[in-house]
Amino acid sequence: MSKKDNIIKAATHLFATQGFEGTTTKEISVEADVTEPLLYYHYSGKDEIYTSILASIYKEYFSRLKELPKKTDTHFKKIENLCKFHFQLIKKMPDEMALIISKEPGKLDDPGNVYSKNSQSKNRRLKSYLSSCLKKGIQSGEFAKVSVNETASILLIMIDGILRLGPDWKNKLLDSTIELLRRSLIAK
Amino acid sequence: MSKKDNIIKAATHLFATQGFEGTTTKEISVEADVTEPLLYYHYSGKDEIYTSILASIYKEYFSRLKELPKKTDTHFKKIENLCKFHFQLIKKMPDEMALIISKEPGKLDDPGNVYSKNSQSKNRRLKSYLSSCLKKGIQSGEFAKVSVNETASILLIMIDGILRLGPDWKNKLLDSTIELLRRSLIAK
Amino acid sequence: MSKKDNIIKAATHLFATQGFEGTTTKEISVEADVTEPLLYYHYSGKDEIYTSILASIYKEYFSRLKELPKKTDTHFKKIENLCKFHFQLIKKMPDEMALIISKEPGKLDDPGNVYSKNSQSKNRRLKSYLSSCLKKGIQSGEFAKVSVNETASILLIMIDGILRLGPDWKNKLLDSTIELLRRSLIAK
Amino acid sequence: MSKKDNIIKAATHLFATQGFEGTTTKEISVEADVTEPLLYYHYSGKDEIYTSILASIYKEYFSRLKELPKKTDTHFKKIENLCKFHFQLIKKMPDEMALIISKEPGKLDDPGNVYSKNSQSKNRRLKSYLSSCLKKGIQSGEFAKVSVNETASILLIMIDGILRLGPDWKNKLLDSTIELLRRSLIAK
DNA sequence: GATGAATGAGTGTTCATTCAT
DNA sequence: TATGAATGAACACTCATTCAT
Repeated sequence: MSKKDNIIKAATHLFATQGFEGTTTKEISVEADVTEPLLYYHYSGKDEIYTSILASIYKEYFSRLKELPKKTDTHFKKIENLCKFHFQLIKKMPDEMALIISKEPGKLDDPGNVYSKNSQSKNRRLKSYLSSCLKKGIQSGEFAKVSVNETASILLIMIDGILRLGPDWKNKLLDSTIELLRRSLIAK
Repeated sequence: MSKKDNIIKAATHLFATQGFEGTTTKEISVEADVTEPLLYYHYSGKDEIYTSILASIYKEYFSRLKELPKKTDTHFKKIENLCKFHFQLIKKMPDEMALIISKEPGKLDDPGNVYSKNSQSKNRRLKSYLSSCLKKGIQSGEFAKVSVNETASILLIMIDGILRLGPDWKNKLLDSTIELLRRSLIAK
Repeated sequence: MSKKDNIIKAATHLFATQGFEGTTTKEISVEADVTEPLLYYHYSGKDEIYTSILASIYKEYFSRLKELPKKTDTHFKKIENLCKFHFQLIKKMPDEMALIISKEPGKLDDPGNVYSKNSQSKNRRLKSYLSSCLKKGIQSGEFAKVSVNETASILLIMIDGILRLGPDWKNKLLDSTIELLRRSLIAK
Repeated sequence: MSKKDNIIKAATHLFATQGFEGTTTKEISVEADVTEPLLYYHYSGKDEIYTSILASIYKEYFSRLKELPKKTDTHFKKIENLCKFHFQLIKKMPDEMALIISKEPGKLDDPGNVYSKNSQSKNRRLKSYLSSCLKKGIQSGEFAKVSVNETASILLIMIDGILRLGPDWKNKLLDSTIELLRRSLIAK
């Protein structure tokens, strides 16, 4: 693994566990087993390390999101897939997901608005994914007649909650979550 | 308003918006319109300002939580009340609620474990509140036969999500949330 | 002497002998016998220390310049006075005068243009002082008919040269300089 | 142009405009369009770049100085030639002359004393050139009976002043300067 | 209760320089 | 010749905190 990769791995872990302001460049360099100036050889500063990590995490996230199967038996299956998808992500890449759900650092210098653009884009895509499922499912009679916009927002909250799941629950709540959603959406 | 109150108000706001590490004692003193040494007259340091704020927020939170009506027509009504309660809280005290849902600062010196004790206590109380409702509702036939423990955890996630609601949704999602929960819990 | 005065004295000396970029804040603090952060308590940074020193030197310089006698027997006497004045200055305040004749530091952050405004003002005032003397002296027949503007510029160069005099010559060249000027200006 | 020449040209310009301490090796390499390590292939370090530039500038300067015509109609003509010479130099090689009149960098590592040896040599030569002219001119009755040593020093100051001339005056002051000197030196 | 002055320990960053190729 | 990667030492500056009053 290259030293640059070391830096990213170390920084991702520290930012995820201690936050942006709570992490020092010294800590990153020690955890990455490099000297501090090397951080500045590869990046313009701490802010750019953070934003570049965030950008690549979102790139990966969006790319995986796109690969979710588009054809499914039912519309509910698509929503189920989205939940499963996030349950998998938080098991595979907990640090990365911690950064995705983290608040924007109050003092981050982010001239390209990497944080807010990606964060908004994520919410927009998930919302449109969910809204589309709900609308079609309601039209086809598969779902009860719920208010599409509001329900999509509530489901978005649940997706967010899944990414916040502590280690105790990561492996256990998937089935129950799907069941709860099924009961609340499927037309009786 | 006393200067000590000014300090608390300023610190609460800054900690909520910028985080613990992202907020300096200088910023607190400026926003509170006092000098920095005064912070140290009233508190032993930045860590104690934070923990003392957190303690008083949780005290207030628990006290209000206790006042939720214990006798209701239905068991679902109790769950509905808990949702309403949190919708109200986040409108009335957004800074305080932001601190309640915030991650523990990585470098907080918290010998009395104010953060983790209160945070765990909150989750335990909410979980037992929800579990109790669910169990009784299932026994009485009001609720479908769901797994109590898991369902309580999912509802906990939703409560958490309510406290994270941005200003756009704070006022709008209450009814839809109740409806979604009703459909998913009430026995058909 | 207050610590703030110590800082100014030390910084003036170091900037004069080593230049702005060649002087570190550590050196200033050591020479002033204070800790480094105290520099930042009294000033916003190294740049402000420099510009504030420069501003106060120019203030002193202009104030002394104004006190030069306005009524003299001859117009040459006024030019003589200006030379004497600068010979005295460089003996009394060598560090301060070294800063006045120093080039603008290439990387000085000087949003108020303290350097260039004062430097230009100094040149303008000296030039107008000299031009006025020359013009009147020529009109009265005291001076030979020289080109006023160019001659004033050359005299300005000589004033500048006086301020650059090394310790060997500081005390010796006054009379010879006056004599040279007398021969070159007084009408035969 | 070779890369080594590029380095010298870039460094000369940057040292002249920003000073030694105010110029970084990175800036030199960027302006010279080479990589930083190449500086260290050709030179032992930043200090040697500076001293080697200075040495070659003085070599050029002394070589041109030697070529000044030794036989002239009058002794004043020789002094006039020296002035013209410096007026030409500052137009042709402003960066190089800026380095010649610059103060010795406070933190320059200069074991061969390139700076002080050349600087002193320059002053000694000019002084002896001027003293010799004055002495002979006085003996021949061409010049008034001025004190040779002091007057030579004053003329040295003026030569120095010529090299400090800003762009506004570079082209204009030659004639007036000669005239002023003529009036002050030529016996009446 | 309140503050102006002061500081030890760090913070992010840059510097001139070197190494491996 | 030439460079991408790397570093020890220093840099300007900030931090939470304390002291004297």
